[in-house]
Amino acid sequence: MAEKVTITDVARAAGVSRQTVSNTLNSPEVVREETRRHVLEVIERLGYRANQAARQMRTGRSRLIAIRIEPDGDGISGSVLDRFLHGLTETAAQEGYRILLYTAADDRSEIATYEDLLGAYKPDAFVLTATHHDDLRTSWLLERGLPFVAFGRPWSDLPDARHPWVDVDGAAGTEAATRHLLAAGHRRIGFIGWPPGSGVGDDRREGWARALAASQRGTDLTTSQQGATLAASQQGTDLAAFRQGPDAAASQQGAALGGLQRAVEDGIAAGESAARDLLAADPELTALVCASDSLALGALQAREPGRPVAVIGFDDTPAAKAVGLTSVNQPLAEAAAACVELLARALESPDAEPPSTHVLLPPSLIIRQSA
Amino acid sequence: MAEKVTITDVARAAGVSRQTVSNTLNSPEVVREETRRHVLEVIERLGYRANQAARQMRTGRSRLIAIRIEPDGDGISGSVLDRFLHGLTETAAQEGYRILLYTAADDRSEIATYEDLLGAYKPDAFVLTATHHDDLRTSWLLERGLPFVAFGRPWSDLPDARHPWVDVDGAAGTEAATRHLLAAGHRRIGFIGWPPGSGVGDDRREGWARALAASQRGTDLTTSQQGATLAASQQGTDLAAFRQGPDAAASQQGAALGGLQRAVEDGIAAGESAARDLLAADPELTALVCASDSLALGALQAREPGRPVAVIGFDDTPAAKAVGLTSVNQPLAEAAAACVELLARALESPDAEPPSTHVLLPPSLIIRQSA
DNA sequence: CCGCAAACTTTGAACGATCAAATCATGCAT
DNA sequence: ATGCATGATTTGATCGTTCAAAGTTTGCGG
Repeated sequence: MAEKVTITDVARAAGVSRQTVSNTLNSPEVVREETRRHVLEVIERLGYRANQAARQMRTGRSRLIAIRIEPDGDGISGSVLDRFLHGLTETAAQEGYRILLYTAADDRSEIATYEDLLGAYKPDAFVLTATHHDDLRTSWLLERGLPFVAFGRPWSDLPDARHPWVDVDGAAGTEAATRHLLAAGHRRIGFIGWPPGSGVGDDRREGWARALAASQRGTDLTTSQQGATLAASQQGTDLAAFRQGPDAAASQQGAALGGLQRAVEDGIAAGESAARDLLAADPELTALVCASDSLALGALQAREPGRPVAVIGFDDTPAAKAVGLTSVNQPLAEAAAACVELLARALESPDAEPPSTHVLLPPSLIIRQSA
Repeated sequence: MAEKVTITDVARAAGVSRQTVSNTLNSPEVVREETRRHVLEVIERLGYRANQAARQMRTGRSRLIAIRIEPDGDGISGSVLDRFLHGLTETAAQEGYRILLYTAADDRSEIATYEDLLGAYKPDAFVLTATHHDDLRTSWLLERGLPFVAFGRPWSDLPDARHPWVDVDGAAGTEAATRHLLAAGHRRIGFIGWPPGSGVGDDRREGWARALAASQRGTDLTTSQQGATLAASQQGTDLAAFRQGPDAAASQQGAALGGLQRAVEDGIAAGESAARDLLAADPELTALVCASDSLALGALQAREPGRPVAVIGFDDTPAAKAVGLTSVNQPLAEAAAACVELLARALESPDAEPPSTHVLLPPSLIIRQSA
């Protein structure tokens, strides 16, 4: 029935000892070429697979990566996690890791789950999503020296947030979106985002403000495009770079254009009323950049027959595809691959800190009918 | 750092033996009340958690349930799996199981993955999704006597498909949708579905045909509503019941109404052209029931200004919510819970076949603006 | 042809839990 | 008091793998 082949079976069949079989798999260089080939052949023939539980017991490593799956709130952006998860599972498998799921309602219960998991399944690492200011989870994991990668920058101002992370450059996305609208001739472009304080939201707003500020300064539109294709970055210093540089000025100019933006909770209804509000307040407004597809879908519905308004969303969700909404697409498969790579590297050599543990990926603008 | 508390530590601290600690957790009834309480207290104090790897080695059970996560094809209906997965993770955790993910491109490679997983992590059970005719996976698993549950009926005609499954009554969903339209006064109601041969698609078409046939026979609309609230069913005989009963007749009448339906591959564009086609062919058509939200979203776009057409989709995806599409909602959390329950039951007593291993859940109609 | 290093292989021990069987108490009838 | 069933707890053995150390073969200069 459940044919179980142990390392001893292979050893016997191959006429060698257990350890030699183990070595052919784990340290091929110490086994003579001829023996190695023979053992591999027997392994293949018997269909042997190393029992992970026994291996874990001896080595302490489970080859398991744990990640939380969220209760889909809005639902629209749920597919983002979905795609990320798929990429993660696939890349992890290639590196010999499997993905273990868990749920948690909030940071506190997530930490409780960490304790559970570490006691029982002992995952080698965690992947954190939806990081936010003052994230309890990162500090808890850091304190204990547990390996993890965050998908999302540490938005905390504290420079102690020295952990590996992978993120998508949201500002570059909204900046590209805004440039696209500017290039199409739009001059008054509004922004619908979330209340200040959420790192992701502020980041996306900044891209819009930056593009507008640049256009008002008469900056050449093509050269500073480089910001959108910025890829990997070094150490923790880049965090500072994010908060200064041209962005500071851009933010101020953006603030001057405060009448052009609204901050609301995420959701279609909220997006619709915010859009209506903006359109009524500024008759010359012809385009809207939104911090999410939910907001953008709302904005689409706020349009009135006589007045065409270009709308761009964020996340390139299936809903965007469905209604022809132009949207900023996150390279989720690449982000997942980067997460796995960072983890795998950290797990191979737990001693030496890898040189670059931060990856910032450029999003791309998917142009459809809405803009 | 990584504080590891073993059963021996607990035993020493509590002044009892390893086995007594083990018994306290696994067979509380053989331990004296007083001892039990004391041991539990020490366990709590030390934060002891049984090492799953060690336990698995002795018992052969991993308390892991494996499920495949799919490459989101269309993307629209991806959220269905997402919600199911969330429910599964949550319910499984309550029963002491964790969810392990894997990917596979097709049945064949999925079976290869089974072999990998069974060799290494030895999951206690599998959950199959997207079952189809002549599913290689179910026969492979059945042959080996491996525990699994399918989310989706075995659509194969072969009666050997005697395994536990959980499904949502798609026909009841489209029937309810059609009845809703009939009740709203619609008389000529079309259907856009997938090419015959896919179990799910045929099932959904049948519900529509059934409702139309019933209305033409003048059947009382309220009494036979019971079909939509049918819940659990017994043994394997219900499969036969599905294929006979009033459905056979309904299918024939539906075929007579062939002009009212179109069969296309899933997708928004396909849905749009199919809808255009139907609307042009039958000027009296005022409503459309679709086999998926993708098709329905296409149908929505096919509407022309002067001619209102009610549209109902299937799956209640975020996209449907976004555009106000009335849609049939699958109780995914319940389905996931049912899967876990069936598995848990089967795993507790591997010997005796449980009485009822089939669960058919009724969907519900979420009414929005589109119909 | 010996000796000795290098290359390769084998032999116990251990990881942490549970199973099975042995040991130790306890109560009760003889 | 003795024997004996019953209940509570303890003691070895074991799952399959890898680590560490010991053992064996091979090759080659002296």
